[in-house]
Amino acid sequence: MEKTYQPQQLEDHWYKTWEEKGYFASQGEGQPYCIVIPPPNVTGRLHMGHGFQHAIMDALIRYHRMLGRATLWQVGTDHAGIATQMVVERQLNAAGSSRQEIGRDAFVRKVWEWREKSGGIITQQLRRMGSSPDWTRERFTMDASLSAVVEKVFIDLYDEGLIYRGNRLVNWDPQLHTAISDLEVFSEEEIGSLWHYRYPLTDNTKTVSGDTFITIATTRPETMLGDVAVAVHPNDERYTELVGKFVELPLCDRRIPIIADEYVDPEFGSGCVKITPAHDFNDYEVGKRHDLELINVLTDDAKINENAPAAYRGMDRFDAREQIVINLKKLGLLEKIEEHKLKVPRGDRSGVVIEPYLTHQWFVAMQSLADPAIRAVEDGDIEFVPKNWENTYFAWMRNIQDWCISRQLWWGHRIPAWYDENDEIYVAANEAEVRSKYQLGDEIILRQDADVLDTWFSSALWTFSTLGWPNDREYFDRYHPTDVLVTGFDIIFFWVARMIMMTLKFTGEIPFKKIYITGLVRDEHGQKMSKSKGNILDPIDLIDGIGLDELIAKRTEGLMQPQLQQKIEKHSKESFPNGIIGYGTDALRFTFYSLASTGRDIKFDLGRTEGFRNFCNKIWNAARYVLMNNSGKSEPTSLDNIHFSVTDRWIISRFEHTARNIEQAMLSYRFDLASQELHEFIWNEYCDWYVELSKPIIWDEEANPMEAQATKHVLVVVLEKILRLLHPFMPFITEEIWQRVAPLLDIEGESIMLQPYPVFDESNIDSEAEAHIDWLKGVVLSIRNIRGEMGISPAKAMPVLMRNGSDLDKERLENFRHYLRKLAKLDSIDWLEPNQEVPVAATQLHNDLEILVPLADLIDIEAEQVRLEKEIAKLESSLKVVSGKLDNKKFVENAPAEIVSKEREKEQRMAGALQALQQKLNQLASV
RNA sequence: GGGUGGUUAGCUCAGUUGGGAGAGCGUUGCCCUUACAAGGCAAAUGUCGGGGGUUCAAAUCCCUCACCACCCA
Repeated sequence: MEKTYQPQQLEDHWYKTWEEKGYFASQGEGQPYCIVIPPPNVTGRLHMGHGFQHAIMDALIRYHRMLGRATLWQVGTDHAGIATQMVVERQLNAAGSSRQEIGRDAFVRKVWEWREKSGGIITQQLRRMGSSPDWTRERFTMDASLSAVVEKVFIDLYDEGLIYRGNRLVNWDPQLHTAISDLEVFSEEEIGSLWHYRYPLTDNTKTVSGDTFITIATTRPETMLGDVAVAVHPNDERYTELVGKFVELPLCDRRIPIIADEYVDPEFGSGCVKITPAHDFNDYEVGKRHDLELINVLTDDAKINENAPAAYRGMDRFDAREQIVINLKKLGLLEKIEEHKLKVPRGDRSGVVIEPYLTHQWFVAMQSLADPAIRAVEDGDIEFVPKNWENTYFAWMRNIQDWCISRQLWWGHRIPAWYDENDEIYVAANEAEVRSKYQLGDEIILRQDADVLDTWFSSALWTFSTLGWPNDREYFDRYHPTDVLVTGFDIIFFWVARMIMMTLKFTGEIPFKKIYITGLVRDEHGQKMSKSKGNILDPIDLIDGIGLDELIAKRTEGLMQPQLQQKIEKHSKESFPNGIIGYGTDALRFTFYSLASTGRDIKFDLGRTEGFRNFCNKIWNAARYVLMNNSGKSEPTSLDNIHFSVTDRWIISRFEHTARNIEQAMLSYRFDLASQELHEFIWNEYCDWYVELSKPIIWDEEANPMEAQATKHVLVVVLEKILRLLHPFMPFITEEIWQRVAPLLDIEGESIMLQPYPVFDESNIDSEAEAHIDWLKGVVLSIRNIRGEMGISPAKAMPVLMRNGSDLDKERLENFRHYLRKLAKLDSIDWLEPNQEVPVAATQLHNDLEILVPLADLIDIEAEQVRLEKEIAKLESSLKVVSGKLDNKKFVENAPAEIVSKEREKEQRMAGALQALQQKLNQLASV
């Protein structure tokens, strides 16, 4: 074995082996356990969120697989309508062509070609994370079988009246010419203006203060062309008398009413709000309540259309805004312009400002689907982890809006709807079925709807469509409902809720029993990672490493705002002055676990990753030590239990505690606790103590060959169990080492990932051995403390005296003498009888036992005095607290008896110790 | 405005039912001790955001305020 751990050399090798041998596929007759992957976007690249979620899913999968469950991790990608279309469109544009030029069919063929060639980079990256899904069952939302499910669901919902076509406001991307979902809209605060201008009152109406106009304020003056009312709050006394009167809409030659609506915030601006139902979601609702007309004044390109006055027609929305402001000013109606911060909605793909826009779209009526989905969570059939995400779910579900499912794109599931010349709608799988279903003669000319479905529509069917429902039900019957969904809170609405609704509707089953919601992965300062902040970390770079220049190049490539370049360069240099060295997958995964306490975002701390890389190295070297001392086979059968030393029994017992704690942590999805438990046991107990304790025995093999043999064996046995315990979290290093260790124990099996997971075995718990070793550790610690505080070199052997201990102390001293000598580097240990003279010495107490290092030439008396005084002061203050409690009658009367007696014991112990230390101090003073 | 989460060591975070404040990283000192310097040994560091209350006892329960983050409107 290499002297240090080199992850790069073994990760690829083991991953290929696992995949080639088919270990990821579900096998065995155990109880099924299934997770479906949240399908990543086929154009996507791995980000920290994926890394985090995959670390968790893979730990769950490997854990349950080792527990003997028939484990299926269903994998696949989604077709990402807009994103994919844009990728291919850009390629066409670069080649001087366009999608319009080659036409729809050719374009869709191009997309498929792209997908074959370069789609699915992310699936390669997921492999780098060590993920163990069943790649042979990989699915794609555009696969024929999944598309057939999409089609069936659409047709069934339509036939049932749950899908309808409507003219509604949607988020419209004027550049991409399609409706987009809320998820694809990013609203960020930008600095804009708030324009205040006047609408003259008609019919000589005046306000309370005598004005002949009212003032409204808007951030989008151009929408005034579509104003149909002005609203005030019903309780706003300034305007009560104006309700029902009219204003003259400037520039438009239109009288519009003043209405009263609760929606208006009387505190904001003048308390009057212009109402433009065709261009604002809130106004749309107001318009519905008051039965107002919808006047759409924009075209698909967000230019002013023919419904507006001639002066503005054909103008871009922002040019029109300027012109309108100029014209209002000319009319003397502009009151003021204020700087104003507002949230501007932008398309996450195009970057342009999104318009609420009135178009004909397809919708799913959600209410009847939502009710059973709410009940499934209320009744506990589906549980959120952590539980409080239920509230978010309920809040959204109880106020659910119909879902706009059509997109004006070419890439995606084409809507199975046809129109005749009168725009009558017919829905079926294809034209022939339409004709037979609706009994249409050949003379009727049909044309198919040009739109495709929202990608989330197919994603909503993911758990059952990937498992073969409805025709190929073997996997579906076995693995559905799936066990747990691991995903981010940001898609609870867009995906999780919709999966629950659709799956209940079509299969009658819940899609999953648990929903583990992960926090967001943020950078080391708690900032969201984003392209524009330039603080993105690529998990692959943390695994392989990346130079500073390359990192900066990556972070600044294709920036929408090039002026950010310098800033990004600067803070990248600050954060990673030497770039990032590679830490390997196992260390990265372990970092995710350690930070994954439920219910909070994680600030990604590269220091932790480095620490866990070191942890890998620690394990690596412990294994080297074990293997060096077990050149041949370790023969368990030749050993009798009697040769197991106390230390052997101790480490075996401690292992069981660890196994039990891991089990509890996994049950409650506390990966942070699991990782801490593993780290603590492996480093602080196995490596720091057991391996050290093994040395005196192994080095003294000739004196007691059977005992040495037993210890060597236990070293291997416990290491092998550690590897299995650790495997779900650190798959690569555990496999590599296990391959070398397993033969020593005659373990059959080709891979650690198919071995049984260690489960808690109470019969291995040995409290007596644990008490002995606690004593040993305490005594060693005391001596080391003297050594450290007195500045005695660890290389210098020294004598120790003990006195005033119990018979048990005496017995333990005899049993552990050789350990003490080695671990504390002692040349002699002598027991002082009560009548023997006590030399001047540095003192530590272990309960009543006094541990003395004679001063001789070793110890600086003053230093020991200082040390003792410090110790005494500490004791005195804690004793004061304890005595104070016991002097308090109410405490003694009210506190549980066991607490009181515990405090009494504590008081006694402290008082005794204080006295002993005081004595020592006096002795030193008299020297 | 409504809701959720957070505020514990210099940093990143644990702290199960109220009963002696913890880990990792970092810091300091000593040590190249025959698995590991990506290491060993030892040490230092806290008004548990502020205030009030309940209780014999509060990081933990209740009230209130402040600040941070996110979601919804």
